[in-house]
Amino acid sequence: MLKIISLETPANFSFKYTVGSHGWSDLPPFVLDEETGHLSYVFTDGKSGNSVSARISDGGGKLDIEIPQADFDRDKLIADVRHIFRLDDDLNDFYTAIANSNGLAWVANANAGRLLRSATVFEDLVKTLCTTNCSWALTRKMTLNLVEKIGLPAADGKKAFPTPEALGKVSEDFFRSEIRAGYRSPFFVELAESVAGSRLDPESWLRSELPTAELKKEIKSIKGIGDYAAENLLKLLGRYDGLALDSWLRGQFYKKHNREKVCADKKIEKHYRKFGVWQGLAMWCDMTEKWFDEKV
DNA sequence: GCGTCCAGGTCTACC
DNA sequence: GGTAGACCTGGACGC
Repeated sequence: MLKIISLETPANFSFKYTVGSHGWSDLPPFVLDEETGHLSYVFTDGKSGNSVSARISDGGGKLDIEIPQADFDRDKLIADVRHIFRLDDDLNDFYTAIANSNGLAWVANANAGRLLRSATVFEDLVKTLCTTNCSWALTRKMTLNLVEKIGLPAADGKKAFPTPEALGKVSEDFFRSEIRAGYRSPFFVELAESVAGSRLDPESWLRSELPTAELKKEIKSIKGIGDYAAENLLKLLGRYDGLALDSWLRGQFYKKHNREKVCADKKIEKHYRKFGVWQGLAMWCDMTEKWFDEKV
């Protein structure tokens, strides 16, 4: 039985700009239908622990969530959707911070700035680890392997992202040979075992009152997570003090603001410092402005 | 088809 | 604190 839940969105919410905000909609268990614009995702049900496949679409002032089954934890599903689409994020301060920057005027006009995230911080952490030191194609392959080979299937066969418990049972050899994680394999094993064994609780970072620098230090204590990965995850936690510089972002900055010449990171940091705690989001929007002409 | 080179971010050892 | 080399995969390239 098909069930549809409608969820009201904030006035300054854009489905298109949230789904296309970065590469996450390209990574399983997200599936973006390029023709219809529908975004699919496989949730973990709060009651049974089973996987629940859902399709989410833009309802104009609301999100329409289609679930192909009747029995599921409605409150958990809604909480997950609110988290994924950042419906409770207040971006008014961000729009104020960039109001006098001509190059970023489009952001508030388009209601952009919400960065899509996964249903759990653990999933975002693992995916971020999959983005380190490799091409996007390899990131996608590792994520696909994790979902297809360890994820729990929903009734329609689509699979959810594996839980920490499921990942914690996987050997380092399996990560190498089946997931193609290479040298990251022992990092995945250690991370999954820490979370499954309750020695590490990534979800608690959402509520953490630690200053960002302290929280970053804690995140960086995880093997395989360096400056870029920690700052990228912090952005998904709603903290934008860091730029999360990687080779792509640096390259885009050189093109747009430095006459295609390489420069030190300090120059990039100086360029965005005026945006204060919003500098990471300001830079990301600045570098991805053209995406929406080309991609969406 | 095979071998070589390179890009990508982090870790460790060393200065 | 800064730097060099290793880690591993996949793509590009030359033969």
